[in-house]
Amino acid sequence: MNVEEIIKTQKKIPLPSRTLIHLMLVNNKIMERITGALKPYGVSPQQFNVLRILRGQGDRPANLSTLNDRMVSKMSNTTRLVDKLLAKGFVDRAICEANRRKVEITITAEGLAVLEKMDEVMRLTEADLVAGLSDTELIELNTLLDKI
Amino acid sequence: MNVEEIIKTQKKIPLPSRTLIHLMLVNNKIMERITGALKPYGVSPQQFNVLRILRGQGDRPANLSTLNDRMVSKMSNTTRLVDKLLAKGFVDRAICEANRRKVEITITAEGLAVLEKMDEVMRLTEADLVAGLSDTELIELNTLLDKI
DNA sequence: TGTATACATTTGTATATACAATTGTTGTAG
DNA sequence: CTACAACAATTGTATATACAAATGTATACA
Repeated sequence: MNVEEIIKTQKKIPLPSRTLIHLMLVNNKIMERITGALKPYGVSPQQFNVLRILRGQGDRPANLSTLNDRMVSKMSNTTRLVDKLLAKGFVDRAICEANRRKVEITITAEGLAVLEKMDEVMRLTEADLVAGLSDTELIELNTLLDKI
Repeated sequence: MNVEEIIKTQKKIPLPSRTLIHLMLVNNKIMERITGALKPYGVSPQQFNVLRILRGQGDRPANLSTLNDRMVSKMSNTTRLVDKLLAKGFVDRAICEANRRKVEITITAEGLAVLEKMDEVMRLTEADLVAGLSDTELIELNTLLDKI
């Protein structure tokens, strides 16, 4: 992934800018791949993220604000994101009786089943994306990212 | 930027996943900061990117497909992106007489003026984002990113 | 010349996202 | 007990983006 080649410039880019552009380009690539891998299942990366959070909850339901807290990309409208999953039958929604302001989201059996199928392609996609890096390099990359 | 803390999980995340999530989180942070820095000028990061490409063209005009080629985030609709800049008076649009299929986009004096103001805040924002990294670390980060 | 093909952009449409305002619910100070 | 603030979610609206189809222009070639 050569920065100058991708954005087709001959100019020398200052190191801070180049690094940030590089990060954005890599992110684009990651999102492209993940979006493509999930497309056959009809879910967006954000929706997949929510399904995985719900599975991680075990039998405890999650309300919208905790979902939002745990999402990789916090978005301003979790209500409508969950609407989409509801329409697909992947989640259930119920009003919390203990606190009627809250709503309880749980993953359905169908949601769990489709999630299991997605697990495998996601694992492969992720492995492929980082195939060029050794474990040591991955750790080093994480360490550097921590400083941003 | 601690991954587990931000997405509020206690689980141990496999290294490849963790690295990719980390990259996405860092990208979110970058986009947030850049969007915020540009907000007072009423332009989105994409629009800023186009303005900078146009300035880099010198007096040569750019057509839509070359703009799209050089953008950091290729998008499917450069027409409408340029529409926004046109509405703000930051660019001009003319049909290319040599090849009437093409359109020639140039940056206006007003576009150049506002871009100069944005340059400074962008430089500061970028510097601040990478303030925690030495030059050596930045180079190392670029090297690792090249492998994805 | 006429017709097919490729090219460059534009338009249409569905979906996604950001942000503000609103609704309904709960807790609390007086 | 009432008024008020805080909380959780929803709705409205504008803008952004993805993707496909359509428009207009140029090129190739029989």
